[in-house]
Parts: sequence; C-alpha cells; structure tokens
Amino acid sequence: MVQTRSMAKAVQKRTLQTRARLLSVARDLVKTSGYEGLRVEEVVLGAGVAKGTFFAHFRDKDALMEILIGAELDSSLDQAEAGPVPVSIPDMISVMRPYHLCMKQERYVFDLILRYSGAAAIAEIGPIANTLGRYVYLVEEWVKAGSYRTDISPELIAEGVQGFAIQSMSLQFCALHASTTFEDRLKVYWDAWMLPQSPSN
Amino acid sequence: MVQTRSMAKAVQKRTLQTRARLLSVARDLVKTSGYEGLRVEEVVLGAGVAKGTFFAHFRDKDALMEILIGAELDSSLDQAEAGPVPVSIPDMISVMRPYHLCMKQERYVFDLILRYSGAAAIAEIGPIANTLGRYVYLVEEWVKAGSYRTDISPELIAEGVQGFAIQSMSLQFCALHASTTFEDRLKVYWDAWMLPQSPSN
Amino acid sequence: MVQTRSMAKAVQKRTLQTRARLLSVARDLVKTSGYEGLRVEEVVLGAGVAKGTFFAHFRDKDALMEILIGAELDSSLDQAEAGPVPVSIPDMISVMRPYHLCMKQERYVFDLILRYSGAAAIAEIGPIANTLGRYVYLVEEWVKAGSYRTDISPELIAEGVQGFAIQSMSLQFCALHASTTFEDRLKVYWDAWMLPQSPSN
Amino acid sequence: MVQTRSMAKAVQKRTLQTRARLLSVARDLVKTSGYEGLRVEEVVLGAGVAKGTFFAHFRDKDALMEILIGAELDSSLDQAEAGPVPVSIPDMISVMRPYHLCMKQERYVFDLILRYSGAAAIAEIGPIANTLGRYVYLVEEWVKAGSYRTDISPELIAEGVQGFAIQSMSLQFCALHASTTFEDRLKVYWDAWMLPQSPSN
DNA sequence: TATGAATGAGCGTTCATTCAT
DNA sequence: TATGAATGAACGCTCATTCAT
Repeated sequence: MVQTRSMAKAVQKRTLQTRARLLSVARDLVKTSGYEGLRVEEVVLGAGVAKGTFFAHFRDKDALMEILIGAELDSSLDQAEAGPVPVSIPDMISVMRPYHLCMKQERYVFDLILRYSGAAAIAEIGPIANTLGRYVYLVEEWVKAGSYRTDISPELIAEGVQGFAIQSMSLQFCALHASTTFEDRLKVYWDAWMLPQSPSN
Repeated sequence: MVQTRSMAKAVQKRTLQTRARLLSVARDLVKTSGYEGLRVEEVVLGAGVAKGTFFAHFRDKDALMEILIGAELDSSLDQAEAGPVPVSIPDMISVMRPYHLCMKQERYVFDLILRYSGAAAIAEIGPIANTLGRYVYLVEEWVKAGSYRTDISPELIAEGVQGFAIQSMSLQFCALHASTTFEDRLKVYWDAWMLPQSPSN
Repeated sequence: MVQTRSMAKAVQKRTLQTRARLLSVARDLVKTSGYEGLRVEEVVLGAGVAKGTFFAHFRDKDALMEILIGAELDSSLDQAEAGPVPVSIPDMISVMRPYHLCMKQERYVFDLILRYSGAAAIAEIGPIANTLGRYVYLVEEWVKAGSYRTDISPELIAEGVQGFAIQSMSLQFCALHASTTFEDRLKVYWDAWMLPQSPSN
Repeated sequence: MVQTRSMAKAVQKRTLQTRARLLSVARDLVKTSGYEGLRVEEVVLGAGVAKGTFFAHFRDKDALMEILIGAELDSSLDQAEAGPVPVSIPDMISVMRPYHLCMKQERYVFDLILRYSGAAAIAEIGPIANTLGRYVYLVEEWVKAGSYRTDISPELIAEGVQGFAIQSMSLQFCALHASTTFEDRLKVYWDAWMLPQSPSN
C-alpha cells in the first residue's frame, strides 16, 4: 500500500502521543509509589498499550528512568541557572538545594544516578550523565566569578564540589553519620575544598 | 539437666564449623566465577548442607556477600596497617592499592559496597560499613604523622580522601572518563585536597 | 492498529496450546506417579515451558490439581449419564462406581476434593465443586424416575446420597472400619436413606 | 549412678510439668492465632524448652492437635451427657451445639477432625476418633430412649446422624450453600433421616 | 509500531521433624 | 529427657525483556 505523506504524519503523531502517554503515566505513578516502585506493567496498563509497545519506545526500563529523573534534575539546574550567580558557599548550597533534594529523594534514585553518571559508551551519554556535566560546568562558572582557591583549576574545583555533594549524600544514607545533616556536612566539605587556606592554620 | 560450659561450646563448635565451611566454599567459588557469579545453590552443594541451613546462617545472599567482601577489604587494610606509614601521597596510593583494587574488581562489588556503606539502622552496621570506617581512621593516623594541610582536622581530611577514592572509582566505571587511569586521577584529587596550598598559585 | 478477529484468535490459540500441553503432560505424570507425586518442575520440563509460564496459566499447583481431578470426575459422570437410568440401589452403586473410585483412589485426592468441595467465594466455584453439584443433580433425576421414598424431595434425597457416599469413603480411610467394604457400607446407608420405610418395622 | 525411687519421682514430676507447660502454652497460642496458626516453634519458645523436647513429649504436631481438639470436643460431650436426654430433634441440635461449634470453628480443625476420624491403626485410636465414637454412642442412647424410626438399628441411625452433621458443616464451608444456616440444614437432614416416614407423603 | 504470551534463572521460604551430643 | 542445629524438597515469586505474529 502506498504510504502518503499525510499518513506518515498521522502515524508519527500517534507514535508521539503514545510515548507522551507512557511518560505521563509513569510520572503519575512515580508520584504515588516512588521511582523504586515503578513497574513497567503498571505503566503500560495505565497507558492502555501492550508491554511490547513500551520497549518499542524505550530501550529498557532504565532508559525511561533516566528520562524521568534527568528531566527532574534538569529543571532544577534550569532554576539554578536562571537566578543570580551565588556569591558564597551557603548561597551555592541554597541554589543547588532543589538539585540535591531530587538526587537524594530515594536511595534508589541516588544509586541509579551514580550508576548512570557515566555511560556505557561515549556515544550514549544519557540525560543523567548530561545533567551531572551541566552541574560541573555551572559550578565552574560560579567559581570563576567568585574568589575561591586559585591553586587548582576551576574545573577541578567544580569536580570536587560535585564529589563532595555525592559523598555527603552517601553519608546521609548511612546510619553511622545520621547525626549531621546533609547541608551542614556539605558546607564543611565545600569550605575546606574551595576556600583558600587561611595562612594562620 | 544442667548444661555445662563444655556442652554449650560443643554445640557452638558445630555451628561455627558449618558456618566456616559455607564461607570457605563461597570463597573458593568466588575465585572461580567472581562475586557476581556466586550462586547460593552452589555454595550449599559444595558445603554439603541443606539450603535451609544457609539461610539459618545468613539472612540472605547479600549478608554472605558483605562478609566475604568485608573480609577481603579488611585484610587489605591489615596489610596497609602492617607496613610503614606512607610518607607521601604516591606512597599512600601505593599502600592503599590492594584495598582500591578489591573495591573496584567488579562493578557488582563496587555497587554492593556503596549500597552497604551505610546501614539501615545503627544496630546493623555491617562488615563493609565497618571497613570503610577503618579506612578513614587509618588515613587519619597517616595524616597526623605527615605534613599535610593543617587548616582542617585530620579526620576531615581522611573523609575527603575516601570520598575522592570512591569518586575516582565511579569515574573509572564510566566510559566518558576512561582516558585517565584511576590512580592518576586519584593523585590529582588527593594532591589538591591534602596538600597545603602553594602560596604562589 | 486495528486488531482483527483472526489476530485475537491466533494469540489465543497459542495460549490454549500451551495450556493444553501443560495439562497433557500433567495427566501423563499423574498416570506414572499419582496425583500426590506430581511436581510442578516436572510438568514444565515435560511441556518445555518456563516455570513462570506455568504460574501464568494456573494460580498455583492446586489450581491445576482441581482441573485434572475435576475433569476425571466429570468424565466419570459423563459415563454415568450416558448409560441407562439405574433402576435399583445396587444398580446406582454400580453406575457410580467409576466416580467413587476416582474420588477414593488416593487419600490425597479425597482430601483435596473435600477441601475444594466448597469455594471461598461464589465467584470461585471450581471444577470440583461443580462436579459435586452435577452428582447431586444426576442422582436427583434418577430418584425422580424411580420409586424411592416420597416424603422428602428428590433433591434432598440426592444430597443425602452424596453425603453418605463421602461418609463411607471417610470410613474406608479409617482402620477402625476397614472390615466393611465401601460399597457394602454404602448399600446399607443408601437403603436406609432412600427406600420407603417398610411398614412392619 | 544409682537412681533412687525419689529421684525417679522427681524426674517424672518435672516431665509432667514440662508436658503440662507445653499444653498450656499451646492452648494460649490457639486462643490468639487459632489452631491453623499454631507453630511448634512458638510453643517451645513459650514453654522455654528446646524443639527436640516437644517431640519427646508428642509424637508429632498433630498428636498435640489431637489432644487439644479432643479435649475441647470431649468437654462439649461431657456437657451434653450431663444434661437431660433431648426429647426432640431441635432439642438434640441444641444439646449438640457446643460440639458442632467446636468442630466447625475453623476449616483447619474440621479437616483435621475428618482426617483423624479414623486412626491409621486400630491400636492407635486417638482422642478425636474416640470423641466421634462417643458422639455416636450418645446419640444411639438418645435414639433408643425416644420415638424415632424403628426400621433400622439405633446404631445405624446414630451413624447417619453424625454423617449428616458433618455433611452440613461441609456445606457451610461451601459458598454455594451459604444461604442456609448450619442448624437449619441439620434439622432438615435429621428430620428426614430419623423420623418415621409420614404415611401420607 | 503494536501485541502479549512466554521467558528465565535463581532466590527465599516453609516448618515439622531428626539426630548427634 | 533435653538440646537446637540441621534437614529437605519443592513451591511460588519476581518482573524486565524478548519475539513471533
């Protein structure tokens, strides 16, 4: 059968709608039962499509997860980027709060982000790896604009900043260190890492 | 009937023997097929005990994993502790090499360590959380004995040292950053974190 | 995509084939090792399907049992129904012999039938409850066609007939009453229950 | 070591105490979680003895069950026996109510009673088989004392009476017949079974 | 694209019962 | 008698992923 242009368009439209419906249902389900509780079964049921259709749209379940979480993280960074450049470390902590909150909302999410912080192959840098890259880049810019230690490159500083953020979250999931809050710990680390060393110490 | 000390011991002995046999078989199997390839079925077969016995000794498979990996990490630390105190960062990297190698030998192991680095409840601080604590403590001692930055506490330095080690491993599992080796990256981070800032920079 | 009738059928056909294969393998295994000896593992092995597939077709092992035993009982009733209406109690005993034999072939089967003779909820009246219903209905028809006591309804007679059959089987599984055979006992009960009382007694 | 008479007595006393404690704990647990929910583990925990001790006192778990349920049934019969001879079928139903209630309190109990209604060997007539025998004997006496059908022996009547009681309970556990209550059904059956047939019917 | 039955491979459970001490 | 670790043997489950249609 000849496939006319309009038919192709119609098909494409339906495809996009299916994909959108899957994503929307998934987002709703996450609100109810969290990321860890998300089941492909429930997503396809809610979207009214067959299981196979899900995998025609997303390579695997994690691909969907990456999209959902990546989007959440990205919008946090959008906010951070939209505001004024933070001029102090507490300021930076405050601006990055939405991002950090998203990352540590669930142990499952945190683990998944760590796992996807790199991609299996360079060609496949996914939404999460991308957002972590954006994080470093953003901090790097802030560092350049502020007065922080100058003995190492702003990029290295930014990488360490991210590393300490992750470390602080790790410790939060650990009962041993539950006494100190995430942001208190973060401040200690970031201070020690970013500021020029006081000569007297 | 009066239960004498020797009776109690006799019973406990059999229990300990069974447990030791399970652990020994598991260790052998790990040598062959790696941690990820370990099968409970094979462990009980090798130990000549029933499956129920396995679960009477270990809450679940992960509990065994924690013990095996924890022991391996612990013996790496024993080695590190037995030798002379490292006097430089490259030295420290070299002394910690067995520990780091153990941690990054398998993605599965690394993920499991991260997952168990904290426990759900204080009462359950397992062998892995414990070994990470020892790591920090050891580094802290080294820091005290050497000439590193003095503006922050040796404990804080040690925590950061561990954080950068983990971050460097994470990046190694990531194709994006495969160009730099783990220890090269580690040196950059540790230098920037531990050394006093050079005044000229 | 429009789902045509033939597509739906095609899918259903495969499902039915798998189900039929599972049932057929199970029936063969029962012939060899009895109902009690049936193993789910062997069924799926014989049918060449995965274990998950078994549980996609049958809620649990008992659900399969119900179907197998229900079918066997049903075919006994088919036989009974196909022949001429029994004109006496010994005749009735003889016609019901295959059904009774099936029911008491294994203690396991008898217990399972009793357990499933009622269902937890009306919606779940299974094959076994159903066959017991058919039994009563069949006997009721026979009673209507014969000359039995008329002071109570044929349906009530039929219910009692079934009750005495089950009671007689129960007693057969009991060493205390092993001296009397099942059918002898059954005759005594059924005579006393179904026949008009002799005036002289 | 010579075992004196007084020592033997002391030992025996302790043994009986252990047994009594096991029974008492079991009875308490049954009150809480029912017969089906009773676990040997919990019994020995409550009694403060080891698992093996349980099996030194009771052949198996069912032996304990038989004792517990048998005692309950026996005391119901004691009550029935203590009162005046019932003079009508409704009267009989009322007198037997405690016994029937005990028997149908749990599906598990009912099934167990059926299973133990006979014993595996004549030598081992257990408490439950015994109580069912008492039931028949008691009814037989009542039948002899009243005016019921005379065409069959009082013993046969009594056996049927018990059979119909069991059948009525069976039907109660069956959703199909939930509309009629146990005692209503019982009256219909017993009337039809025990009374002389009215000539006009 | 869409369908949905089938896959898969191992984990954890169950808990009455046994037996060496 | 008393102990309690060990047994046993199968069940049911999990649930993302595949593939023939």
